[in-house]
Amino acid sequence: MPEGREKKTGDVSGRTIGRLSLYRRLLTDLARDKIKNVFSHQMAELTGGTAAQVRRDMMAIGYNGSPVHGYDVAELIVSIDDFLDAPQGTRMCLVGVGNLGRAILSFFAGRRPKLAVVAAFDSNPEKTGRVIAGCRCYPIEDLARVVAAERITVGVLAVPPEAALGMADRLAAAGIKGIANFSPLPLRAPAEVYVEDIDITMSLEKVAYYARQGTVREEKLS
Amino acid sequence: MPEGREKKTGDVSGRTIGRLSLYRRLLTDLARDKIKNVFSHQMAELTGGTAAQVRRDMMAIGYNGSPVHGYDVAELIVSIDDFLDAPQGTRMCLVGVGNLGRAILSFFAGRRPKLAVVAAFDSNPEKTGRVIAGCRCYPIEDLARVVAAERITVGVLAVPPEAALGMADRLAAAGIKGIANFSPLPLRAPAEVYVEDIDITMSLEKVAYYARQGTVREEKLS
DNA sequence: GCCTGTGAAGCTATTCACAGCT
DNA sequence: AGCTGTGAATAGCTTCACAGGC
Repeated sequence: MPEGREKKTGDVSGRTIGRLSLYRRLLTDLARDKIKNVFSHQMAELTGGTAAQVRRDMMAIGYNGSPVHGYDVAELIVSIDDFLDAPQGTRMCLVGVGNLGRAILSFFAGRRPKLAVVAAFDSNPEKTGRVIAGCRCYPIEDLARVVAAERITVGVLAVPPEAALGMADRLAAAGIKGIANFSPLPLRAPAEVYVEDIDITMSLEKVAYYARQGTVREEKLS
Repeated sequence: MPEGREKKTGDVSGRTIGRLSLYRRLLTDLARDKIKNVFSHQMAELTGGTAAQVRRDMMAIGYNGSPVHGYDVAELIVSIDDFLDAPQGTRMCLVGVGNLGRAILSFFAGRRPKLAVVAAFDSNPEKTGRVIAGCRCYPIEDLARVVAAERITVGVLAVPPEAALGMADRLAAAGIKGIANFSPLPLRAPAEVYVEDIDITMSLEKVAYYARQGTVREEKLS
């Protein structure tokens, strides 16, 4: 291993990545309330985990707290930013401007500068050409061109199920590196594309199931 | 244990419940295509799992296939229905009729009779009184009354983060048994209420993270 | 041969529990 | 006394691998 520091990412579990995202939002709230330090058991309380788990997650990103003051809120936010965010930010596109797509757009509009939806695509000509929640909407035909021009690396797939597979292929072909798939069937994508399936129907059926059995306890984080 | 057959539910993992929901949709598609039988390896292929896992999940619901013909599609659908669905169906309500809420409403409108959104609630008087995607919209004040009158057991929470905790409490107080929480912070609810957190922000940040590391492989099912 | 059902093994994630620090 | 960091133990989930059946 001749030159350069090997970045020690990739050996961190997906669960931990998810929790880091959660911790960061929590810490941002704490910082807004002018809270300077926080203990693992407090973070656990607020995020619904255990203190030991919080400490393990801190280990994963190599952040060290102090036994006296716990974790420094501002420092920890920076550490998580460094770990999670691409330095230049991540540029995403939305495919499928339906209700769900619009919900995602308006949710992210201007929120987190490092994670921006910079283009949307739809097959319906009534939607293309317009600007929705601050995001230009293009026809599907322009996908490859815009993805390349805008240096987009992540696609958010919110199209009807029957269109999902085809669109995933187009995204992969356009050089996208990750897909968030909201359609209710798992995608089979080329190995170099990371796919996260967010299956809302499944989640609701799960809730319905457990709501019926009185006795079962909370299951964390979708 | 004096009388009655003890229903052997509750000992099945949440992961399995989720996959069963997925299998059922897959099987419904197969049935529509007049396919009568299916092997575990085929189901695995189509759902992105392994054959061994499919067989384990069949064990969990006590369904037995035949070594010769594999699983009978129609029978298996019935078995999964029996296992997952409440006999009288599950009546849900939506709290928060924004973009996301409407997306969920239109997605479920008339789709699955055993899982119906029968009421919606919003604090905005412009939305209340109307019928959206076939679903009557009430003011928040009517929540407890309507939940009781309509025998609603599941709440779908799609309100802005700052309102989420309060609404969760109202749902719990109204006697709801399960909550699907779409707000970007985990809920702390009374132990008898099952909570499933569906954290879209977290999912997108996860995709962004893995999209940056080229090399990491797919992680199944949110 | 090719399937299912399943005990046993293997993995991964979480929790325990304690040394070390202040 | 009360915290962090972490090896060791535990729990939970998935895969292996093979017996049994046609």
